[in-house]
Amino acid sequence: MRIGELGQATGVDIETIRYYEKAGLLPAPERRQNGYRAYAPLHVERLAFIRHCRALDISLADIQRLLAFVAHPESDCRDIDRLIDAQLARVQARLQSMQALERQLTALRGRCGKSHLAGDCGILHELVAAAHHEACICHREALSKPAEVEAVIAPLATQGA
Amino acid sequence: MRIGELGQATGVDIETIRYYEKAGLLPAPERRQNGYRAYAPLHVERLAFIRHCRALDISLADIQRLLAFVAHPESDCRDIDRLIDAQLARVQARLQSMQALERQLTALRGRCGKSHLAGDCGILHELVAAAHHEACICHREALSKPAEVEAVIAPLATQGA
DNA sequence: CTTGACCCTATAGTTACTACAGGGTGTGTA
DNA sequence: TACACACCCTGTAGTAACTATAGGGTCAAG
Repeated sequence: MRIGELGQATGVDIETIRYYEKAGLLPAPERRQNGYRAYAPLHVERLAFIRHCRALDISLADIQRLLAFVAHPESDCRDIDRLIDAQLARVQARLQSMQALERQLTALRGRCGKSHLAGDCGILHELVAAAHHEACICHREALSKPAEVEAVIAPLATQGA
Repeated sequence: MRIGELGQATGVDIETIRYYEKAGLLPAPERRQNGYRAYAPLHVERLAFIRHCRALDISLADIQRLLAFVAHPESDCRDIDRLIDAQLARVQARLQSMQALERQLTALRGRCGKSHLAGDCGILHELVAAAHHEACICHREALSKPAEVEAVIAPLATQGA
């Protein structure tokens, strides 16, 4: 199977496939005489594994760790548990910050009045007010809970962490 | 005010401050004889505006657009509304995909048995099963709703879109 | 032979930071 | 005066997970 066919079969972009090979997640396949990659069924399965984990927002580094567990069935299952637990905790933390964010944006959106001039815009006033150290409506609740501001900003800033 | 002082005053990393200046979001300040930046109160306010928007997960490009509205009070408020609406929609879509993800990870986590060998690990079995085109428990519901699989993968893949 | 689809490697770009290299400036202390 | 330390500067590179592009090779059909 050539790379285009693998891409078709799995819905993964060929450049992403080559990226995964370079990253060491997908074993380098045999090559044909003309230099084209020749993928075997094991590659299809491996790629499906990787995409499944990506769908769970598991980082490539963690996927690599999971693959090591697959390769070593005698290794400790608790490490896998810990990995998934950590992932679950990250997702839950992110979920909470997204929920706070939705509330804040909804509140900000509610500031739009009837005027159609930016100079009179309630949204802009709110955003500018924040710059004057006034408690804005979208963050008013959060300002009384400094930890929540951090909960919003920190995950955003460390989105890849 | 020097850059370190601005960083202290706003909680923003000095490298991030320089980044914003280079990105055109923060006006370049005057310079002292020795080349050090000399920030004015307007910079403090502008930086606060930017960080407030970042806290709302608004992209730097959109922040630039909002700043253009601030600079042109005669412009149309509806464009601001549309920007915030689009942002709200993005956050809500992301929120839904995170919720699905949490459910899936919770289900996967529940597969861990009592054995402590990776070879017997329910989590690994699930992940590997997915590679065999079997309906895994973490995605089983989603497989009956193909749109939801896309809802999980597409936002993850376009995280910066 | 030409054309278009497919393939190759290498490099660069995306987004929003963050880190590092190499060097300059200012201040306090011995 | 010399040294140490904190702070500053520009430029470049790195992070994570892709995605795009440049330049060139291969293959099959017309």
